[in-house]
Amino acid sequence: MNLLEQLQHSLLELSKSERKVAQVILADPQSAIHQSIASLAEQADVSEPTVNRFCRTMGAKGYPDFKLLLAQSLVKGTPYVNRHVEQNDTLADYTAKIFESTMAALNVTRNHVDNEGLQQAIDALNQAQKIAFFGLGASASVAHDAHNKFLRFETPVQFSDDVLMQRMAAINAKAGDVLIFISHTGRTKALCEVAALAKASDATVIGLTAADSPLARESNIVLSTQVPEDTDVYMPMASRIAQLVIIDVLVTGFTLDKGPAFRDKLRRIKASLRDSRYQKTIKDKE
Amino acid sequence: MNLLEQLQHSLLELSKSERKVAQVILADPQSAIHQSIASLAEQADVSEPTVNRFCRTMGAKGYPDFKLLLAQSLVKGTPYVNRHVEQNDTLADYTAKIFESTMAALNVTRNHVDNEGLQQAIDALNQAQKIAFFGLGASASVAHDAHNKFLRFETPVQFSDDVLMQRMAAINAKAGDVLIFISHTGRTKALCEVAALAKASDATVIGLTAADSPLARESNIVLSTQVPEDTDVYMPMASRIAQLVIIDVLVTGFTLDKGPAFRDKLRRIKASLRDSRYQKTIKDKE
DNA sequence: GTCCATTTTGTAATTAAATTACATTTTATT
DNA sequence: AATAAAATGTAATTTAATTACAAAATGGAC
Repeated sequence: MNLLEQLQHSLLELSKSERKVAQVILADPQSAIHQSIASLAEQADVSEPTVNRFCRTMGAKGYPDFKLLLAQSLVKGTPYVNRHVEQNDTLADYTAKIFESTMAALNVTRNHVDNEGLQQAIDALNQAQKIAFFGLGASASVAHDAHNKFLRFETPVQFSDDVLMQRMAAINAKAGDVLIFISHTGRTKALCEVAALAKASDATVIGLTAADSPLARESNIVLSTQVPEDTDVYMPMASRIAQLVIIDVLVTGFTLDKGPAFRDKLRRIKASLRDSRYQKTIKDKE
Repeated sequence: MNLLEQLQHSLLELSKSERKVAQVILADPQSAIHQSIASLAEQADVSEPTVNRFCRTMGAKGYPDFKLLLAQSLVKGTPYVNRHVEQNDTLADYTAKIFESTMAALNVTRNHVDNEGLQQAIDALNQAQKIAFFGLGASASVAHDAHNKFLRFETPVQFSDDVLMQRMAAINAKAGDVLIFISHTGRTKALCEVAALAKASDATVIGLTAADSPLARESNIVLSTQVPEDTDVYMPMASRIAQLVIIDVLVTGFTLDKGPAFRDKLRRIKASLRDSRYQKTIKDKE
């Protein structure tokens, strides 16, 4: 847990003087890390050893050590650990928790990405005759997003959130086609069955899913997202965000491999959309 | 710049003894922050004042201050600057850049969320007779995702990425209905027109879009994502991730306002999906 | 090479900071 | 109200960091 949260949390359990110290630190943590034990003691109106004892209570070896811990927890934008929303949270509370959990999930995923798998996936996509993205339920929108992204390229791309359509596509797939199956758990029976059909058709099956899951076992290439499962009913799935970012990586790799000439083409596509938009006016800038 | 990078970078410019200090720190920064100036001096085989001078060279006020800076730069996963992908990036390079840019976008959004607007939106959703999510192009998948999320509740919910369908729905909307329009730029003509129709029908129009955009002006409530526009062709839009997280916040607020009884209902919905999945076996755990 | 100026480094003294040991006060309990 | 336990503070001690200054080392200029 973050030291500041820990401080906040243990306010009630501390003795009167130690609480004073905690409050002074919480009021302005940034300045606390540049103060000496003497000045902090004075500010909190307690003695120096009290501050020292307080530091030990909080799990530090002493005052300097405590300052180090505090400094680390103050690094701006540190994605905190996964935090659960609770019934009595205010709007500001759960907003912060959701954003931070999502950032934490991305951070974890980044630290665990399988570069080799990604490279294989990008290579496969680049050589693909046809690309398809399949997902069901919550993962359908991820597949949908992926489909949108790949529409900008020449390779035919398909998306479906309908099991029957997916089955047909899987059966008709050929070697050289790449089918990407998206599932958080990797345990959705219907999707696993489609993946098995696709594999039998000699297409390349990429699973954007949990490692060691049934779907992963049907896949030629597995891209796993490593996000801790959400047992929390309130907390929306951060894993799909991680999946979306993985797809961003795939698109980017795909584009880069096409070389600089391709870049101009993308520019033209972007430009062609201009007419469908209202242009920015000076008034808007205000 | 990160202090460690700065250290690495200034290795050549340092004097012989100071370089020794830098090398010792770089070799094991984690342990350096727990050492005294004396032990560090001994390890680097230099005198204590040399270490002190080194700290000042690196921009710190003294040794303890340097340790604080070092500790902060060692915090794992300090991302958060928008970084652009370049043609010659390796897979690892652009993967890191994409993840970090996305986290940066979330961080910015978190720091700028309009709590009041969110609260209004949640209140409106809770009192809604009907909820609809509309988006076009890349924003369609965001609307799709939102639709999936809200399907778990009793309030009728609709999604469309088709302009004609959207128009019909907008014209038929009534006071008490909430229509959420999603657009990164807020300048897509077709969507703005639909929003105008919806507004004319007395429905509550929520714009999940850029502030001060045409769409924002058609909206009763604006939830803006504040993500710097991506001028980069390679970089996929981080803004839609921010939008997704905003939707997570809306869902969470919506759920919390329903109270604890509702929570159990969600549990039952979750449980009802179990049969569609392969259950975890001991073998999987390995 | 050698002289001098400059920079770098180290030694020892000084100052500042943190910690410890112990005394005093406060608090809770009977 | 008496006593034990806990909390806090005072003063002494120890440890750490810094400063002042002296000694090497380095680099030109001749």
